[in-house]
Amino acid sequence: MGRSPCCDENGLKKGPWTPEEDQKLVKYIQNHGHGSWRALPRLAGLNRCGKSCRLRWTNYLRPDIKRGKFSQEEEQTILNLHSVLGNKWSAIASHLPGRTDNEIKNFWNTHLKKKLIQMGFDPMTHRPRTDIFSSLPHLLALANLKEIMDHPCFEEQAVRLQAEAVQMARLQYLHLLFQPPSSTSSNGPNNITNNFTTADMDTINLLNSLSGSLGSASTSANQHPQHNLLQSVNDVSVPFSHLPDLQVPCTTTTQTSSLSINKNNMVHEDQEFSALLFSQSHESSDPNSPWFPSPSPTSATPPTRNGSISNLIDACSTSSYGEVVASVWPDLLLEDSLFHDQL
DNA sequence: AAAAATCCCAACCGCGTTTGC
DNA sequence: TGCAAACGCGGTTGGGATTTT
Repeated sequence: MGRSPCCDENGLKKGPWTPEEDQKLVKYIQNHGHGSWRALPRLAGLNRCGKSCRLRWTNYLRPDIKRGKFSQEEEQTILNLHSVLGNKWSAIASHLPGRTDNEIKNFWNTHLKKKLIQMGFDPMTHRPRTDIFSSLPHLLALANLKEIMDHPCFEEQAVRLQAEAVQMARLQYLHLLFQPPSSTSSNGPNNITNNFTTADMDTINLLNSLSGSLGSASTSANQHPQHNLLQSVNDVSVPFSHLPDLQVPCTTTTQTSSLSINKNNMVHEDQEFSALLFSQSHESSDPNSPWFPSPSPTSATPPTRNGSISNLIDACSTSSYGEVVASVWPDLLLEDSLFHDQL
């Protein structure tokens, strides 16, 4: 569909708005409503195109706009929704009263995206990045590079850093297993029985070699490549305090929702959760659901999540964090007594 | 104190969709 | 039904503000 840009018209002002222009626009819309944006500039006495007026109004002058810093709750909402919706800024904005899509987009590009990258997560998929070097800034910060450089026993510190890197990678991997598949594939990397990407496999092999060098995992050429890492995750003591909150994005054909449960057993549901819970009773066998049962595991395959989305939601609503972890990943063994106390 | 680098966000651009004739 | 205008959205940019060197 062709359309000549309205701003191509000669003589129309562009660039920052002056207070006088703002005043004219606000006064006109208060008295008459915006009506046709194309006609508005002439009627309001503004030398601007309609599109410029619309943007100025919707992104800045509208009286219900909430300005100032984003709260922690708003930040978490954006992260949760972005993990489900992607760059659908207007859809995300509809869940944050008073915030504009433009403001959320800017906040994402200038803060949240960088934050996720620094934490070692891919900002588009919200999954841990699978190249080990992407986690380096975080790992170096974790190990405090200056402390290492200054320490007389540099080698000892290097070993500690390496151990922390392996532990961090394991935790990220664990987190990966709890993430929903990306929206571009209903059969994505989370189907952990058979759909690792090449990058995932590279990481797994690298981590297995690191694990081997630290003497914490057995190796066997006959096993599936991912088995060693998973075995080492099962073998190793993963501190309960390091487990992530369980995020459960739920998507139907008509709506999205999410629910999370943290280690204090606090369940947080978003606004559409009740409606979704109702709809799930009719869609629990949806094969595209991120929590649809995977094929039965064999002795050579890693642990498999079980449970349909409906019983997972039920579990989250009525169970402890530990019980939910156990229901999602029954083969996971954690040596932390706090975890087992919850079961 | 000044220059350079980086951050931040309002505004613009262009494309896809919707609407109305 | 087809076309053009209008609208809405997401990506990008320009330049002022802030921080670093």
